[in-house]
Amino acid sequence: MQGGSGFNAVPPAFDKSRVLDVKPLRSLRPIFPNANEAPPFLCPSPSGPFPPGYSPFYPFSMPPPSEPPEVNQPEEPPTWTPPAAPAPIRAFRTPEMANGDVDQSGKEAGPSNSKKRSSSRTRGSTSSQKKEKGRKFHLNPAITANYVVPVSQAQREDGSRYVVDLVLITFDGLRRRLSQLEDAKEVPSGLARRSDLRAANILMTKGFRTNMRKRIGVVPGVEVGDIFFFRMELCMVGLHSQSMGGIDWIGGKGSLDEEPLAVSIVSSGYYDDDAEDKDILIYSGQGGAMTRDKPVGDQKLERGNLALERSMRRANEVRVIRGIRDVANPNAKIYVYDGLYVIQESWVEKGKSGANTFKYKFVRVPGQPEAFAVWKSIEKWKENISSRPGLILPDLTSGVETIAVSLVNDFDDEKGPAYFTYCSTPKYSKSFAIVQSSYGCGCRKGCAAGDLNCACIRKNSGDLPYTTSGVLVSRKPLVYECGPSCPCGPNCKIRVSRSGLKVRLEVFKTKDRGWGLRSYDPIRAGAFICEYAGEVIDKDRLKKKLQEGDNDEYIFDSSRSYEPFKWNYEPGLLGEEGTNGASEDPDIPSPVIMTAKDFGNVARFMNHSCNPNVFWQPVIYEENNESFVHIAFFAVRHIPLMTELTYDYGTLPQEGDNGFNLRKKKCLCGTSECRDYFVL
DNA sequence: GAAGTCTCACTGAA
DNA sequence: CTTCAGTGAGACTT
Repeated sequence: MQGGSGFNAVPPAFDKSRVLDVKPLRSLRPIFPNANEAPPFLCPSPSGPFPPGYSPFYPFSMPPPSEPPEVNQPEEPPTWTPPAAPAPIRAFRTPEMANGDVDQSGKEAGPSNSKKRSSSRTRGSTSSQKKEKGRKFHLNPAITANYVVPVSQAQREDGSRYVVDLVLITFDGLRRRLSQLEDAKEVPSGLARRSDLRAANILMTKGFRTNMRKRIGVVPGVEVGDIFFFRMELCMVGLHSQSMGGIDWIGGKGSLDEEPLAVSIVSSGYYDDDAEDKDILIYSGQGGAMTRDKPVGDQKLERGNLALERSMRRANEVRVIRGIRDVANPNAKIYVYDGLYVIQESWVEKGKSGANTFKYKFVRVPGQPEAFAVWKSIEKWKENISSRPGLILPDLTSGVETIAVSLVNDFDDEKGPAYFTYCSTPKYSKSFAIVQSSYGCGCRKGCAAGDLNCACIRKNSGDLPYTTSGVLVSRKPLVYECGPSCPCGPNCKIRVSRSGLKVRLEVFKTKDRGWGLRSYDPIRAGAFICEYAGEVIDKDRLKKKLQEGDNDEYIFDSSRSYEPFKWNYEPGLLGEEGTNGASEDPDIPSPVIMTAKDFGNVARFMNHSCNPNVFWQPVIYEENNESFVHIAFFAVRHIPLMTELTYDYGTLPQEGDNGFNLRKKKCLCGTSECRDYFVL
């Protein structure tokens, strides 16, 4: 969940005041999606440059996928070895990696020559076993002892963008897996379905967390505008370490001269917090609320309230996290980190129930990128799209999609991208059916997780690939969805990518990369975004096009090389043996090549990035007795609204492959792992 | 150790 | 069918 373009060292894409400050680079011709000929130094990249301390997320070295494994080779032992450490690509300053065993004091259990996983095996695990007391969740210590947490002691104390990303992605991967297991178990429902608590518990007891040192002000690696879907996520990255409490503070223990000072608050709108002005927050103190054992009472100047009072006197900066109701999932909340505030005044007020309540007026420290304010603007645009500045078209799909996609240019005069015909699904010109006679499931009432009688679930190796909330659990070589011949209804959980757009998207003019795609809605990790639609062509046709000098910049080609990356949960964290069925890398019977130059959907506007926030996943389902592979896009991490969506265009295996050099373009993604060029 | 907490997912009534 | 209040187990902190 990085801000993508929302890195704060630099104006995020949505910071319009800053955008307007930029002198128009009129020399750039409207080439899209990328202007490759701009001199590199002229590159005020839209999303970069990034803070020097930022290191990229994909930490794990994996063999390049140039040799895809045989399609059916079940007897092959797991080929993927869990990462021993955040390996070569990025060297941490502290070479020694934390061991999985963390003793009670949170210190490393010993000197770490235990870089190799196997070497930690002999270590006694008594201390960690002692700790397991009272834990509902049973880890297999024999196996988990082998797992080396890729977070060093130093990183545990003080984070960075890299570690924050790593922690959050690991957390959510684990949480999705736990959620998947819960779904399948048919728990009597009601209680205990707290995959968030369990995932956080597993990671935190292992020391897989960061920024444990509490601090006032900026938390390294967390940026204004970042979003979270669980309170535990805030704890794990050190933004706010109370799992429920709204006020977090330091000091105030024992000695009188050490005053408690607030470090952060979470505003959930539970009390009557006033949010009239975007930069002002009226926050209620804690306590006095009615509980099971206690009636409503006056709030007291103690604990968090005292810390807020002292912070006001000292005028120290307090981080503010705003809880916002998730429109997509009304019983959940999204937490937006809105940056630093100072407390300007406080007073006591009679609350609804007549009890005294403390009130604090928080004022936002100027000069920070907009975060919550953007949410407010977008609410208005969504109500009335014509109020969106720079709007060219309210719906460029002309109603083809069930949700409108707006076309906006608030950057220059260009009136829109080159002409194309919008279509929401791929066009197969001749038979590209992959699997002969396919068969669906027989579930009449929708496919239920854990039902191994469901043929579609069996095809997905026994797991329902999506959680109840519809997010993809793990990347897989191929995901099988239900098709038209399955009797399960449209609400079946295995029909995610077929059901069309879920978020409100905008095609917008970027500063130097032509047109791009972003969302008015926040997107959570693993959520489906869109599929790639275009004309499906074969390799020969592509070759011919390129030889004829066709300047087609809208090619999707699954046979390119893609940077491998780790996204799935780590089985070792669950005490599972092996790799839970292996590769994350796409593996499809024959390559899928599409051109979206003349026919296509929103996906054709997604730009390339070497550190993308979106990945593609092949999905197969049957239509008219034939099965077709579709290319579905999912979010790598939580993506704040108005952050540009990007994926990795991949590279061709060999220099000199036909058309390669022609189509090699200077990359402007601006991320620190930029490969300097990409292939159109 | 105990108490405190602006949780989260679910339930059932309106 | 949505919205709302009510419920309980829960995990982190001081």
